[in-house]
Amino acid sequence: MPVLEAAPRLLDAMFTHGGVTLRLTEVEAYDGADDPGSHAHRGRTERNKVMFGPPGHLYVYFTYGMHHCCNVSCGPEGSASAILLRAGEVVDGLDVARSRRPNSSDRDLARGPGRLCKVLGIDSGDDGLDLRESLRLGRPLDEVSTGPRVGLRLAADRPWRFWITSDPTVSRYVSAKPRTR
DNA sequence: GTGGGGATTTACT
DNA sequence: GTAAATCCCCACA
Repeated sequence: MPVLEAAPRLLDAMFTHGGVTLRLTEVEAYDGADDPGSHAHRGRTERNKVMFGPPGHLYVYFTYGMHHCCNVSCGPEGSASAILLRAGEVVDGLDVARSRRPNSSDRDLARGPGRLCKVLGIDSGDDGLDLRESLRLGRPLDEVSTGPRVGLRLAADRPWRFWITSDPTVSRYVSAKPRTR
């Protein structure tokens, strides 16, 4: 399935990892074939090799010296496309989730890509994980919004961010912070 | 071997 | 609003 079709299908999907279940509310599509914003744009490397592999696997990367972000690889093998999981609502394993982010309100537990990985207990060791057992798609939604991607320097204007309209757990970093130059 | 930058979060003023 | 935290990866020499 092409990444731009698959991304909205992940909304409202159930993702279980590390004893916590999340209902996904916000994702972003990355298409390495012709996408300057993707890690895969400059070809296959040791870090992004999972994106070049078969669909349905977890691509985990470490950034800013302290955060992990996770993606679902997508499309036919070799296409290097992936979908970043940006936010979700904790629907099971709330006690575990709270213990991983002690000073957070329930609503903010997985509100952002770094936070999402934290509450699920995802780190580099989960890179390449097969998601067959842990990701359950829901029915296609009507209430889906799209808009520009967040936090990228390049090609941030492509409307490849998808979220569930009006959902309170969607991250509010809508207006990208201007980068100093 | 080295250097610049990053798909972010948090705290502080 | 702005700044600091913090380290791995990749490109280049």
